[in-house]
Amino acid sequence: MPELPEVETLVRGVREELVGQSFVNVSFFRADIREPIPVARLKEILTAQPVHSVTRRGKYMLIHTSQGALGVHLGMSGKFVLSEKHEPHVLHTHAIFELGDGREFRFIDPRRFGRLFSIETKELDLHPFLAKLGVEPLDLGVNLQKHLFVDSRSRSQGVKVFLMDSSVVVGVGNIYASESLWRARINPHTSAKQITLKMYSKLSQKIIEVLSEAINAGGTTLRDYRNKDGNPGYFQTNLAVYGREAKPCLKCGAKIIKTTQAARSTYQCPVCQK
DNA sequence: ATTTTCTCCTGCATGC
DNA sequence: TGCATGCAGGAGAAAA
Repeated sequence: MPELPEVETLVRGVREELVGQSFVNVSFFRADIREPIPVARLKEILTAQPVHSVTRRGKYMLIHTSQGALGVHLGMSGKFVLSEKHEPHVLHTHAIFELGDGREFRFIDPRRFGRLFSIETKELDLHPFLAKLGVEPLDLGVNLQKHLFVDSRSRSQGVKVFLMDSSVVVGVGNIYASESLWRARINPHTSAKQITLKMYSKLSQKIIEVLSEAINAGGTTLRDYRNKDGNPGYFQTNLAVYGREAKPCLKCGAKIIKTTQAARSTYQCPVCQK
């Protein structure tokens, strides 16, 4: 399940390989994944002119040309891998973006929770998928603790659910929400509006820390992806609570408990996170 | 306005 | 071994 660090790693790799390159052909093997794919428009955008930049907004990757941009969301099981043209297609390959040198980018997504869509340059931040996104936690110009504090004043829901609201802050999914709350010693069930500015300050620091560590552990090139069938896997390392139900807390030894919030699993230490 | 539930989908773990 | 069952999950939409 790709979260912000995985997408950032992907973006860096794709940027390295693609900027200045042009696609000679773009093929789609189904008309829709999650929504209908704007096939004709994407072909116009992606062929006949080079990619000039590759950016990220939340968990969306944007590949820009002078005609517009391709938007990609990996969903749950999406992969964007670099292959040689002669390599056989793996199951669930939905799109292929061919470069002139025999290599091709392939979009593979078994569960089809992902997205491929087009964006017009003039409405980059107005696109429905991007317009309502919250702040970027790793943007140095963003005062994360202040945003969290202000946005939570009228929120009675648990702080973990609040953190996962992408209209508040992007990129904090189920895994890193649990991890950052454990590091900050905050109970995920505490009402978001009851968290003080001081606690949000600590939490923000931990969010940034855990996301940065994951990015640093992720390597910087696409080769990390294609060498093992597109599966990163690195981000599963060093998880202190997520997926560790009944195992000992790494700080105090108490058994990690698993609860449910908004139909999602939450992991926490019952002793450290009161 | 806020919050929860539903929805999409396949792979994998579990249990008999 | 094989089959049925249930769960996982990002985020928009719908419902509450």
